[in-house]
Amino acid sequence: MPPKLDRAQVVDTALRLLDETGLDGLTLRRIATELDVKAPALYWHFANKQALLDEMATEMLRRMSAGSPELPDDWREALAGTCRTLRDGLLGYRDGAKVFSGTRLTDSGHTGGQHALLAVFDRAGFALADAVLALTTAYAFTIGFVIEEQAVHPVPGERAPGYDPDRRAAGIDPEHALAAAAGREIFGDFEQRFERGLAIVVAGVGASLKPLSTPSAP
Amino acid sequence: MPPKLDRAQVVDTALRLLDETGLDGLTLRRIATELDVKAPALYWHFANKQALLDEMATEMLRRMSAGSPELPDDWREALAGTCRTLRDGLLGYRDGAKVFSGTRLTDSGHTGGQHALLAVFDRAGFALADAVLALTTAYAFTIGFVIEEQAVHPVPGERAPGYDPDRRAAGIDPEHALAAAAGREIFGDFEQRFERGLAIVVAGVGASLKPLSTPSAP
DNA sequence: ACACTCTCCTTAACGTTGTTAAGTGGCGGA
DNA sequence: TCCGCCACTTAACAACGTTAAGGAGAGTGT
Repeated sequence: MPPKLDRAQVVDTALRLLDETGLDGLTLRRIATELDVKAPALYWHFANKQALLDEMATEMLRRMSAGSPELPDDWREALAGTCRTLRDGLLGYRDGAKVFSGTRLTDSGHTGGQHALLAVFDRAGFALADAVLALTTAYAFTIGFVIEEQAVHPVPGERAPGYDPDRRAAGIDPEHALAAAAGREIFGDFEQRFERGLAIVVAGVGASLKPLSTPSAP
Repeated sequence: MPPKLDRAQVVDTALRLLDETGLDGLTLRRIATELDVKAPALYWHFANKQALLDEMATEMLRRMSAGSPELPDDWREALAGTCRTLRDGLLGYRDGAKVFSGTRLTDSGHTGGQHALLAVFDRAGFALADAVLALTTAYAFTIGFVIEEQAVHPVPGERAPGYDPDRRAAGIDPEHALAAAAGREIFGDFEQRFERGLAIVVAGVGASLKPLSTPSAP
């Protein structure tokens, strides 16, 4: 008799359930039930829940690099595009950023994408250390941004309770008027704020990390 | 008879225990035992565990702004200094960044610090929207950075298992040599990488957000 | 044809967790 | 003196991750 389960299937339905239940509500028993199986069966395929979460994060990353377009030659576009893909990928799952930041990647498949991006920087004349710095800085920004974004919008479109900008502004000491006004900016259009923040990071890389040699003109 | 407990005391020992046990090991029963009390007693002071965690995050922030120096007039120094304070504050507690990013701040005390920083930008001639953008971008970078940092160094000085750079490099497809070499950069000196990443963000703000009018020279 | 083994799942159970319900002792005010 | 409120305890619940033991089914060797 063919096995009912395999790792990929478990990861797949776990990711589907994640959207419905959120990370807190994602229990082994629910996943098992969804797969028409009892909870301990999962332990045949995964050492423990953390291993499943790790695999989920890895799978998220795999799907991102699968769905992302080819890298352009321009390092600015390549870096920005990679971060956009990362953000979109994380937003694609409820609590995506939390799942991602809480896990160690199990698989080395993602190093391919890393390599390709670093190669773009290399061709643009960056030293490896500078390229890595640029990449990790942009990643840190993206992850930090999406974590905050998903705290406000647990499920895209909806708004978490307690994050109503007006109500928040009302509770602020009037002496801190700037902070009150800032609130509306902060909880406003995440799309635009991400794009502008990304532009800042990219501009910063361009301004403070000089390529070793100018790349040859096309 | 004076009450044994008050909210501040609970938060205080919870933060102390956090360093010993980590976020996963921080249970209400342990906190209660440490306070010489039974677990349900905590429910007199907090609606639930999340409320306690929220208060812990708020207290972390309060201590940061208490221990931080006055803001300089130079917006670059002010922004960088604030981010350094934030990072140091988060690193001061085990899983500090996770606690912080998983909570909603309960109190409006932190808006004071926000206001002060925004005022520096205002005096430097930034529009409010640009100041907020600069601030949130730098914050997102800092939070994202520290989350990654604390994943590698759960407790300062020690190194989490599975993050040995050499072992990691060994498992990488040799076709992705750049990614392998990058690993050593990534898991290397966080202090320096944070400083350089911060410089990138600050430079980016300077490069892409022009003040409305040049501030008067001293 | 039989026994053996390996794979993959079930049943049962354990200890722990957050949380709730009900009860209890001490203190201040009427 | 009695009432009532505060602040805590005792007891218990459902749910969780996880482990131990066992069992059905397929394949293999003899």
